[in-house]
Amino acid sequence: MSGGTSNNDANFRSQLDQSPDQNDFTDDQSTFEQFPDLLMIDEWLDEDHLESSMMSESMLNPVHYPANEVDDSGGSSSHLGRHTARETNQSSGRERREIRERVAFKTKSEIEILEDGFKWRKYGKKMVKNSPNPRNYYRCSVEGCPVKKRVERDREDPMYVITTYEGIHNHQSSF
DNA sequence: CGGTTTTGACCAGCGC
DNA sequence: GCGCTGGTCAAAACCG
Repeated sequence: MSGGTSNNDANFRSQLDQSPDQNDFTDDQSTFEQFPDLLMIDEWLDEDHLESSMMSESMLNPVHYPANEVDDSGGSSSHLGRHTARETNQSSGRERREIRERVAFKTKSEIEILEDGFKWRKYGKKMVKNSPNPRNYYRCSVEGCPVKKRVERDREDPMYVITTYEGIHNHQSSF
């Protein structure tokens, strides 16, 4: 798929525009009621705000969680891997604070490739134990962009797609 | 022809 | 100490 910015983005945006009243969904939690098709799971970051993320402004209100407070009930590990932590993780170090932002979205869509204005390159696919559906790993095609994307279908709702963005783009979108 | 997808193998942290 | 799960890399195949 070398298309990148083609028809998928239109689909994605159409969902946003489908909101009956887009008057002021910027400050109350009733956002979920206005976005039946787009639900936000959670988001947590280490420092400051993100703002420079992709569609934060037109999205919903993000929920902040301290990176260290996140715990997963159910047996899933809640760490960010070793490759990123190896550098700051010293034997005598106590807290490994990684400047990594993670945003998870739950979107109702038949397709998993939701265009957000960036070009992604798939670099892996893995089957998760708790889900019959595979998990896809994407990476921003732009060099120097540490942003990674993780896409998987909902375990019990195949019509929902969970997209998890990780990192902040260092460049402008394709638009 | 370039860039991307695909699939398997490998690696590393965590749990037991 | 071993096994498991999750995440990444790499080589080949594929498409525009």
